[in-house]
Parts: sequence; structure tokens; C-alpha cells
Amino acid sequence: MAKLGEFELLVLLSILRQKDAPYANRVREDLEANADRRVTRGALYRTLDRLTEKGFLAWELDPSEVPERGGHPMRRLLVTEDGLAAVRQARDVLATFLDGVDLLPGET
Amino acid sequence: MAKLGEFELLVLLSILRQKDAPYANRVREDLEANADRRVTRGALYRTLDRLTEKGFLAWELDPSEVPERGGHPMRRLLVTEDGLAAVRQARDVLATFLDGVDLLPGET
DNA sequence: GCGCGTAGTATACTTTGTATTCTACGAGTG
DNA sequence: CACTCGTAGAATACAAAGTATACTACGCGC
Repeated sequence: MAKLGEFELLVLLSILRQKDAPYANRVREDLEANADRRVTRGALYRTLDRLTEKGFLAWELDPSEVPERGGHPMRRLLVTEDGLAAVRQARDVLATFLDGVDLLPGET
Repeated sequence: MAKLGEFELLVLLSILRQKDAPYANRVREDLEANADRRVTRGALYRTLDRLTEKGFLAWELDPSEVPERGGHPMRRLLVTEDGLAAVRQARDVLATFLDGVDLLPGET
């Protein structure tokens, strides 16, 4: 199974967090706000494409959620089973390594 | 501050785990064993170089730890303060996102 | 009907990650 | 003693992941 880059992982996690509104721009806002990282739309869509090619992500056009100010129909993002598995594995590896070390003070 | 890629993070964490023997090949073995990932020597050294350029890593030649079967003197790897800070930040971000989601079943 | 704001696409480019191949050197073995 | 084996490291070229820039599309409201 293809492995996840750092950003890819964050994107999948963010999608999973958006329980009721898994749309690209929600994810973008989430990442900018909580991961302290600039995310341009191009960057995000590129990543979504890659995740889709890998089979970690799927989407459907959402006809009900009409955007307030026009634009394309929004894509409702869905993490696949494979995607979930990949996230879990990445989490486990990270947990292992983070666990084995105390870089405690935590405050930057 | 430059950001950490996924592999870079793992490498720093692994170095921190090798409390008494922070050498490149220990790290390599650690990653292969615990991160379920093939790591060639070239790949690792390239990453170490990049981390050094970013100021996250330093090293000194270790004269005391003589290798058992020849080779170059080993480099004792040292994570810098900046490196530690970068790791902490990455950890915090990951924690935030992993926390907000329950992909629990955990078993693959 | 024109501009603004949102959603998505295309493309070019940079940074990160990986494989391959080379040098160096000590220990053991013939 | 020279040769090959195992370890450590360097150089190079290349692939994949990440990012920026600049586009199209469309609806709303002035």
C-alpha cells in the first residue's frame, strides 16, 4: 500500500474531522487554522487528486448543499476504507516513536 | 522555521530514541524495524544532510566508539534545540488532528 | 451586465524522499 | 600479505510529494 506523506495524512485527518461538512474549503480552513500552515487551493486539490488515485479518498457531487454565492457544485469528500487503514497505520507508527522519547516541555 | 517532512520527523524521533548510540545505522535499523519502511543508506544520509542544513541536527565524529569492522569514523548525531522545537510542533499539530477524530478500531 | 466571492482545474516548479553506485578502512582468512 | 567481507559514509541522479500561480465557471447583488 502506498504510503502517506505528511500533508496527505493531515488532509485525511481533517476530512474526518469535518463530520457534517467534508468539503475542500472547510478542510483548507481547518488546516490553516489548526496546523499553522498556509494552504493554497491548488495545493490542496493536487493532494486530493493524489489521494484519490491511491484509493484513499472518494467524492460525490453534493447537489443539496447549494453554495451561497455560486461556483461549482461542491465535492463531498469521503475517506475510503483503505484511506482509514492508512491513517491508522501512520498514527500507530507515529505513536510508537513519539512514545519512545520524552521531548516533554511541550511549550514552544 | 522550515517545516518537517514526514520522514524527517521520523528520523529526528528515532535519533532521540537512541539515547546512548545515536548513529546513522542504528537509526536506520530502528526505522526499518519499527516504521515498517525500507530505508537505504543513501536515503537516510540525504535526509540527515537536509536536516543539518535546516539547523535541526548537528553531529560530531565519535572517536571512542570504534567500529568493529572498519569503515569511517561514526557520526554521533545530535538534535539541536531548533530540531527539538520543530519536533514538538509537529507532534502538537498531529495530536490536535488525531484527537479530533475517532478512527478507533485500531486493528488493521 | 459587471464585479465580487466561492468552487474547482491546469500547469509549472520546488522540496522531500529514494535508489544506485562509489570510496574508505579494519578484521579475519587463505 | 593481499583479498574479500562487513561497516560507515559521500555523490549522483531520479521519483514522489508539496506548493504557487494563474486560469475557468457560476451565482448574487449592485
